[in-house]
Amino acid sequence: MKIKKEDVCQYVFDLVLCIPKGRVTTYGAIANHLGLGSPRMVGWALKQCTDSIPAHRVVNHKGVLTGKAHFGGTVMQELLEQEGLKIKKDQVQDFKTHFWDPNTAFNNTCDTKT
DNA sequence: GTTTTGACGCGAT
DNA sequence: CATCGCGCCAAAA
Repeated sequence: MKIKKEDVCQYVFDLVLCIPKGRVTTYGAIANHLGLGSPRMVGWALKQCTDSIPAHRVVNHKGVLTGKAHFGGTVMQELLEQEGLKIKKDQVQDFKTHFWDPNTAFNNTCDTKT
């Protein structure tokens, strides 16, 4: 089963929507889970996100709000604070503690490599 | 049709 | 700890 790239964006959206409140994940985790092979595809898909997509929960491996610029300023940080998280200079505090791994959450639902 | 950039991540030095 | 390079796919110019 090969996932269409157009569907992949939907997978990303669904995945992001499945992120528990107060939890954050990384582009690499999403890319790895969906088998995109490249974190760039995650951003590519995310760039199509709408107001219904809590993309603010998606950060890089450092917990830095990489895409906050596309949220329209500091909105992303505000949202994360609303989630109960703490942001310090565009970086999630205790990011590792609040890190949400899709592979662990879904228990490897989509395994591309046999 | 070709080239460059793009919400990037991660490893290595 | 900081900096650099690599890989990866797709869209837009």
